[in-house]
Amino acid sequence: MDHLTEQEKRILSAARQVFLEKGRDGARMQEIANRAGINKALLHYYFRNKEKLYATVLREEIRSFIQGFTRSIPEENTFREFLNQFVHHYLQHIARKPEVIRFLLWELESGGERVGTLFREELQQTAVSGKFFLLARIEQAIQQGEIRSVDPLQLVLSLIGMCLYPFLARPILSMVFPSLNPTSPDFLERRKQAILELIWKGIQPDPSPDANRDKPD
Amino acid sequence: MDHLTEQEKRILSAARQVFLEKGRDGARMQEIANRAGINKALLHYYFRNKEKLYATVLREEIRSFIQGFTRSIPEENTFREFLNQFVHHYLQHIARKPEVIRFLLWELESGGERVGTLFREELQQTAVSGKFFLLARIEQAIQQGEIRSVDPLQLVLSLIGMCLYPFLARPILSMVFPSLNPTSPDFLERRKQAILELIWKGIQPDPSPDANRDKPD
DNA sequence: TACTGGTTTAACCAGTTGGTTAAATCCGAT
DNA sequence: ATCGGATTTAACCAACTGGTTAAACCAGTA
Repeated sequence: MDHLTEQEKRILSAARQVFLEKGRDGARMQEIANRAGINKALLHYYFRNKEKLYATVLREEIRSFIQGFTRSIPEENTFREFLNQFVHHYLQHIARKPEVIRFLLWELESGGERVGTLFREELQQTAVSGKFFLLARIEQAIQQGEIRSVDPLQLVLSLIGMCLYPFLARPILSMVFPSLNPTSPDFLERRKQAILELIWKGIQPDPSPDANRDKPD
Repeated sequence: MDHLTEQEKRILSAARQVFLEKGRDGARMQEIANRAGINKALLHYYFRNKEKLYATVLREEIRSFIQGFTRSIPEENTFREFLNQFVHHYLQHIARKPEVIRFLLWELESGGERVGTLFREELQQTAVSGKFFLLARIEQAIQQGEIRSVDPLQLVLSLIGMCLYPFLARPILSMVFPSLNPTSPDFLERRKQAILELIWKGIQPDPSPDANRDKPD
């Protein structure tokens, strides 16, 4: 994002707005040009065609999204503190530009492998000894007896799902509870506490070593 | 869905496929006609225009989605059993047609109030004494001391988020773990167990009434 | 038989869209 | 002054899209 001219940045910013709002097919080159304050000819002068422009926006968006929650992750800490930090950063990051999520989610599947590959590439750079850093950290916590023996992958799915969902369901939520705003600091704090409490109590080591598991169902 | 002719059903089915796959803007009337095995003229003969066809598909999809997890909900049971049933049905229902989710999610926000209103309408029919039935059931469980005093709304968000996320992240998951298929019975069962265990342990009543809470952060 | 409604065919239309082109202009650097 | 890249203007094009239309066809049926 640095090696670009001011103009290119303005164009990309405009393109980002329109693509996120209307989607790949709904977006119009004319509208992008308008929002960038230039004309269509100049738009094509910088980005040869819609496809190229879209690809650029998408790649940039994915990169920004992933880096947003993989940066500044404390390594040498208790698992509890790790969780705390992760949830905090994750919520904050998404709250900053929540529109991105549904956009990525949509393009993820409709774009076929293209987006998926981009995602994997970016994710692999944050891997710890070949594993997704969240998985690695959870496994470590289990081995050290900090938490009970859970399926790491399942815990990751639960964790991210809990963080993500309020933003995805935002339109419904604001319809049912008009006063609720998922991006407000107030809600974010409550959400964070709820997630941490639920997960933390949910992954405590089993106190008694006997077969006192109450298996659901 | 009953008062329709066979032909209309075939058309709607085709339209559903294309709209879910390509989205509202990406969908082409010609392709819908092709998949329905008819020609464009006849397509317009039944559904005057794209908008009408789309609206029909969307409404039907939302209705089906909501009814899918509000039907067959046991009322007179322990909260644990209630949770068990709900998670089970919810996962099963979504696994049956997982493509619907990202479609609804996208249209939810881009369609503005239209979709939101549809959602609220359908949801209100399942309300228990004016409240969303999940909220009502959680509050009841709290009052009866079955679970600790949590914010019901937050618990709902956690619950649904945990169930939904694997399907949303499917493209990423299948990219990072090629063997993982969120719709397979095997995974569904593991997911269900993981969710129930995590939540159940997470909402147990606090054993000791003293101030022995370890507040996160 | 004649009528009816579903169905096809195929052409057609108007509007939109992505993209191009050519000429003119603007502006800072050489 | 001039040279090159940035920028505008405005016209243009081919392709596509949603939608229409008219004529014919085909089934059942009254």
